[in-house]
Amino acid sequence: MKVSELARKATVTADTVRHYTKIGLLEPARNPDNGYQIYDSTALKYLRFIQKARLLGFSLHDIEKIVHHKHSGSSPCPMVRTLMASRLPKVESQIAELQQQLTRMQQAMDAWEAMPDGLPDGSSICPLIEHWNNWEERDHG
Amino acid sequence: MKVSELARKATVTADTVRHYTKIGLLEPARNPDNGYQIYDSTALKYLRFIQKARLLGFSLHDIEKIVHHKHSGSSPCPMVRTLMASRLPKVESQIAELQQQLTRMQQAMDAWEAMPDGLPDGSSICPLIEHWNNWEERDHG
DNA sequence: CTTGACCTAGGTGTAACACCCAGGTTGTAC
DNA sequence: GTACAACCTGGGTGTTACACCTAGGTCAAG
Repeated sequence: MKVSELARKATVTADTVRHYTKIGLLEPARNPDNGYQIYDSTALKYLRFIQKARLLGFSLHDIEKIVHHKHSGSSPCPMVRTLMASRLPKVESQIAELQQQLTRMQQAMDAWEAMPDGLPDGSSICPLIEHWNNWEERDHG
Repeated sequence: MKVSELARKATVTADTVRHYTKIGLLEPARNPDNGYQIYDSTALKYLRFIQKARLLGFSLHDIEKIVHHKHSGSSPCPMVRTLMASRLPKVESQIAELQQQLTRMQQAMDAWEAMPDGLPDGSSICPLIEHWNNWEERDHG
């Protein structure tokens, strides 16, 4: 298979395949006539593996390590469990951060409905933004 | 004030101040003797404005536009409302995505507890990851 | 006069691609 | 045989908001 064909089979873009190839996650053969990259069914299996791993939150860097581990002959599974365990709380805190931001945004928009558009008067940049945050202080006081 | 002093007053790093300066959000004067950047109280006000805006989800690029709008004399507020309104659903979908990922990760970890570490046998890369996703299919079936 | 703390400009690294460029290749229809 | 579309190549840039590093200049205190 050439790049685009492999990409189609995995429902990704050709650029994604090229990217994975660049960083060494895929290792296609070469057509000596024209220099084109040639992928086989193993490449497709790897590509699908990458997709699953990404859905589970692994980074491409993680995946490299996992694949490398395989090549070295030992089981990657313990590492995979460890990686997953260390990533889980990070995702949780990311969600928490975003939730807080969403709350701030919603509170701000609510408050802004009652506020007029202010013209910049030299001392102010944007009253909507500058007058925000008194509310949040209240939550703690 | 010099870079570090301004940074301390706003509880950010000196690198952050330099970054904002580089992209034009802060415009310090210069000490002609040594070329050092000199910030005044207006810079501190701007810096605090940037912090508030960032907490509300605005990107530095957004903030540039807002500040630029101010310099052009018209009220940035309508734009600010628009930007916020368009960002809100994006944050919501980001949260939704992360939530789904978290769920996948948790389900995977649960299922993995009952699974042994597999040795790579040539046909498999990592059984934990490869055997995943049957579960998710079930949700739709 | 030497620390130590600060400053400068400029470059690199981060994540995972998307997009663009210039130029070569392939297949097909005419 | 040629024109054209669709594909390929390597390599570069852009995205976000900084953090970190380098090499060298500045400045106050002891």
